[in-house]
Amino acid sequence: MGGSCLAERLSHYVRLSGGEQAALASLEEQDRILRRGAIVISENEAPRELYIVRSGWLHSSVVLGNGSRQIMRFHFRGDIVGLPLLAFAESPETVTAVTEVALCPFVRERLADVIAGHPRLAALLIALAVAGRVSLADRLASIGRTSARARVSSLLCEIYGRLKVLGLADGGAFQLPLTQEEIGDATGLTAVHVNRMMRALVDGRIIERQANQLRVLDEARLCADANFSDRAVLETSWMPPPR
Amino acid sequence: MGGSCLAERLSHYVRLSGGEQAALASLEEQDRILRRGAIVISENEAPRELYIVRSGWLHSSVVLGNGSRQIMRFHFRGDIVGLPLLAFAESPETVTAVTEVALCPFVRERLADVIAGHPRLAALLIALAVAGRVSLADRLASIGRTSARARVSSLLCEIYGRLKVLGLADGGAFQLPLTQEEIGDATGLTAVHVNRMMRALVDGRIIERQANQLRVLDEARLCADANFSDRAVLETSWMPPPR
DNA sequence: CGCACCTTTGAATGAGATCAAAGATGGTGG
DNA sequence: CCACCATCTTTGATCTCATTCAAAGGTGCG
Repeated sequence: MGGSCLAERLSHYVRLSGGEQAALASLEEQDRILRRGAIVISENEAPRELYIVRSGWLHSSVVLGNGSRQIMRFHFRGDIVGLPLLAFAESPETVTAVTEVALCPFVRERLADVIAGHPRLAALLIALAVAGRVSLADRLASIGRTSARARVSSLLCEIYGRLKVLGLADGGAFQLPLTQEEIGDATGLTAVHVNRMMRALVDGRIIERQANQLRVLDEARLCADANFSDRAVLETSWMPPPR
Repeated sequence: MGGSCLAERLSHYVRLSGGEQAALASLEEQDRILRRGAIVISENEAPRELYIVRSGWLHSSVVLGNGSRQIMRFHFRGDIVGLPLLAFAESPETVTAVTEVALCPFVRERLADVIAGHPRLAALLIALAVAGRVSLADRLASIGRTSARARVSSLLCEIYGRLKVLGLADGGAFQLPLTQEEIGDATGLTAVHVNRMMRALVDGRIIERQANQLRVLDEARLCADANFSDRAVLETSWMPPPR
């Protein structure tokens, strides 16, 4: 745990060299704790830093002219937050702490050093960015072309799958620190309708709830309803050799 | 034009070195023509190559279990198609030629060489991948949280903006080789409702149509309705020096 | 010329939004 | 430790935007 969260994440895909581990560790020299609700990056402002998530939940969202909000993605341990800073001067999205979080801030130039010194890490970053794009595409298909129930199922599947990989979902149960309003903003639904869909899932014996604890009873059905595809495995065979 | 389309694209953001230009040119040594409707990459199959678009329109889409289709993105000259191949063995999406297209195929390992030899190009690829993610996020917000009319406006804005940069939109007019069904699949609407929304835009004197030609009469209003943000400029100041 | 595909329009239907109000929950300060 | 207040969840009733179903024009290609 003293090690780098990002290295931990990437170790799922490749065996990192010593030099690579050192380079990644240099991104997590600092540490910052923020409380629930804190805004990490504001839409349309120029952030100074990117962050690696050490613990807690965050989300990135956009607020539209009509006042409604779309949550793009939730971020967990090992995720990089603020990637748009690598392509745009001003952040297109707001990043908010959903729970208390621990973040490791670093500046872009530090990432440039890593890329220049370690081509395989550059390739891994490209793969991560591409995977993020694919994940958003899955969400897009869900919101664009499926029923309210399937959208909620899909979100739960995605979160459950990601938490499982992180070892944060024990026997189908995990903490879901989201309000129904937040789930609605992520799925393009109203909080009221999210409530009805969650109830339907509970009544259908597909999930169980108590407080913020959620338990998946019938994973197969949940995933099938949601049209869910697992994308946990990253392809690394094409990447340049480690340095 | 004999040069690399990708280099042409990247030249909008940075001044490429000779070595970088040569590396990029190596990705476009071959050339392939496909006719309208041809499938370039199939969902759930393992493609052998990525492609750089030289001319024509394509789209990437997903077909869901209920038979409906979601179009994720349209691809124009200079776009890289098949990027998911860098993260996944099997393609999560189908890529289809919307018009006759000319594509330059290349294998992933060739890209690995480019990354290893040219860190700034690696950084640019990361930025492009991130920009693609942001663009999908914009679409997601549009579909998740805005009216049918705003969704259509948003798509037209995005296409118009991208074609303008490519010099393919002359005085507000451009070819739009899409059926209303395709526009519906991109915006999460039915073809019938797309028709009504397009009609409303025409009646409102915001656009004009004849055959496949579309002319934007009131760009300001179109963009405002759509909540559109232009993201043409890429941030490059942080990137490692060219090699 | 004829067929396939696309566009256009109308009418009926329905999924999800909106409005409203009653419980539940939890954090805070007295 | 409890009371209070803010926030969140739950449920019902009604409304609306987009879908669905149906059918009549267009258009272009073989």
